Amino acid sequence: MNKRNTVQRALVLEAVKELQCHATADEVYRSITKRHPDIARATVYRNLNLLSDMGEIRKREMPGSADRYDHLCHDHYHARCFQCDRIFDVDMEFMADLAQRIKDPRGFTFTGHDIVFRGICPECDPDHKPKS
Amino acid sequence: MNKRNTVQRALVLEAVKELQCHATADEVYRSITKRHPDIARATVYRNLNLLSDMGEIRKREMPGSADRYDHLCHDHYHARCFQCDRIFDVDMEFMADLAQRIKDPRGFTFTGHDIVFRGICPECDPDHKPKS
DNA sequence: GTTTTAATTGAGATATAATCTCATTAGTGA
DNA sequence: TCACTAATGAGATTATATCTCAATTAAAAC
Repeated sequence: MNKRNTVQRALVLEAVKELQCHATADEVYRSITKRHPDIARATVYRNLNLLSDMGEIRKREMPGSADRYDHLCHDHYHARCFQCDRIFDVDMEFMADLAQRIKDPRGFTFTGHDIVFRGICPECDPDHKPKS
Repeated sequence: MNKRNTVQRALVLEAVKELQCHATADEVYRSITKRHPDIARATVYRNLNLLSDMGEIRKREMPGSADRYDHLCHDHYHARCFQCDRIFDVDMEFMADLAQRIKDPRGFTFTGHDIVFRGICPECDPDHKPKS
């Protein structure tokens, strides 16, 4: 079960870091195939999961949207634009102790939480006035 | 575009209310087909979305899992057991003003948020000691 | 009650996201 | 250089959800 360093895994990691903004598996795949058309979709998915398990990147499962892969691994929150479906980082303190505010945990053991804000990003918002 | 009351829509609404605990579309479908084997899957999906739009039920999109349909329409938070994949209501005050804590919204207009706790439910937890 | 109408349905095709199978390829330790 | 087996590529498969379209049917009009 020793892991091997493969060209493909390096390409996937590189792509996630390069794309930065919470790329989907499909975006990573399309980005890689520009230069390396022979990589298989399954290989991209496999390595995204592997790199995620290894802690090199972080998988962010999104409500109502495809999984994203984040080059930033620390805990933080996200916002999704309902127009363009892009994911944005949210500038808010992480509430590590949030589960402790649950009044009656009923025997549930909590291991974490996700917060996803819904809204519309400035680029998609017709009412958005940029600061002048 | 006037809505009609159909037998099928009534069955879907009834099933969501009966199943209660955040049923998936598939669970609703399977529940209905026990007594009405002729209903189509597409009809179930269509009516779940319709009833959701009408405010009769509420669609809860889950990170990494199928959409759930909730007979409780008020804002509240959920927890997902990573073992059995069931969704539980969480007994915590709803933070309607949470988006206001975002330090730099960068022109984003927020319309809401979802919090989903991760963890293991007492039924799946081998370490769980029920209160004696 | 009958006719008209268009909203809704059923059946199956399609779309999307992700995983699995398996023969082949290629890292890596010996 | 060789042997071992992890990893890959290609495509099938699974899961979730939506779409198409002819047939049905709820409900308004007569």
